[in-house]
Amino acid sequence: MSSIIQAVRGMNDILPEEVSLWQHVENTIQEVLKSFCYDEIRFPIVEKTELFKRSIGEVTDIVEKEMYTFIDRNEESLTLRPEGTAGCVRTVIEHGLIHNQIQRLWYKGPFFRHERPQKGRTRQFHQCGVEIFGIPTPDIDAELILLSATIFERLGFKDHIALQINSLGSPASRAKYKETLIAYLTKHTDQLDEDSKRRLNTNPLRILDSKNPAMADLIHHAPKLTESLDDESRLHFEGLLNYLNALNIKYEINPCLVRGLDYYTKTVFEWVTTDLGAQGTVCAGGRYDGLVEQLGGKPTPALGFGLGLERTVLLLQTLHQKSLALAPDIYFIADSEKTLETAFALSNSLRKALPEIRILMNCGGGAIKNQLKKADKSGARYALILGEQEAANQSIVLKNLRENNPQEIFPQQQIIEKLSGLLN
RNA sequence: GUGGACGUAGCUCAGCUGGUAGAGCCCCGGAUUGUGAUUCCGGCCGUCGUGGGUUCGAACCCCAUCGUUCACCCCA
Repeated sequence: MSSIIQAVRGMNDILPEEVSLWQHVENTIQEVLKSFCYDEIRFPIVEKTELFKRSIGEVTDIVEKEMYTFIDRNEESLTLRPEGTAGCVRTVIEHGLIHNQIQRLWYKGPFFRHERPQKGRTRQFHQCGVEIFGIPTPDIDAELILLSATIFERLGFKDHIALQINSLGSPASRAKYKETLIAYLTKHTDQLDEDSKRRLNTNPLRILDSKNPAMADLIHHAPKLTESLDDESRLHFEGLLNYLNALNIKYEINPCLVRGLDYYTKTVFEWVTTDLGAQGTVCAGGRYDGLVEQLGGKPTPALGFGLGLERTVLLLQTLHQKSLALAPDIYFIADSEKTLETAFALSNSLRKALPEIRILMNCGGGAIKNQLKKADKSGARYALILGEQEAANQSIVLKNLRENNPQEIFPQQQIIEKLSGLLN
């Protein structure tokens, strides 16, 4: 035997047993999106590296050390998308989709970041993203949050997930606040830990988000972002909160919520859970009014969120633990090559007449006894058994595998009618 | 990138202060001449992650390496 090639680190396989949960999550999300009249958009997994540098920010960890970047055969630098917003914005600009137009869009797919894997974090991960273009008013911020709230409600997360919200203000007020914060923190450099001293230069707002309990007091007394908002941003934020109150959506204002990506303005929010360990953010997003222009489009207000599918599935697993795999309705047993031919024909007419029916044919032979064992293990409700005797007189045996009724034998012509009655 | 924990059969795991591996599940066959979740009997299954070192002798001790995992960083 030659050596086994393993999957690439952090690129996880999703096995059939888990796929049913994934499908449940994906279907639920898509139903909600459909009910809100959002349209799906699809764009490539690979983009020019420059796109991410310009949108996410040059000095972020994502761009500096987490991107899967390679040189294409024509010497061009390309990157596996580390997030969805940049590619989506590029697409809608390139195709004129937001020229004086409102768009409500969604997408899902794989994303790639070269990070150390841990619970709820893989190098290839999957996200469902929503992006909205062309609406500056806070009603749409509220709709976006309502949309996410509806998804989590339908998934049964209501008591296990909480909404945190904040406003970063305009780029100008944010820059002003940054200076105030740096001034404050510089006065207390002695209380900063190593990470925070580094972040003082790279991303000072992130220091507010520090998990180090030794710095809790310092952070608590730091000047608040919300206090230095410009009027327009403050009104926008208040407007959003009013809508959320009217919609009865519970939220917590977290003045330390800053988000990592450079492009956010005004509204930012996160749905967090304490049931998943360290990676508790299941969904996060916000407004990015400057990004479209920054990527060469006409100035267009925009907002969106990313919803982590691994984390959503993980949460569903910890809460319900159930596998949603579909068992067959019928396990079809034939005891010889000859009867198998007839069985195939019968299964074929059954599927034509009853398109929803799930029939699992026993292939690979085996004694009736073993085939029934497999039938039982498959979880099928019924076994259809076609042996030499039945084939000879054109009958077939129907055996209920889940109840202790005696098995029935009836003419093959009645098979469709018989099963359509049983499986309603 | 940093730190901790862990790598023994397909899966879950046992294996004492070093004496060259074991259980359950799964799978296969039989008890049952065409009938399945029970029962009983039998069988299959291992470079003990990999490489080196110590030792008469290593799954066990030491070093390295790879992998997994949890946390930090960062983020969905």
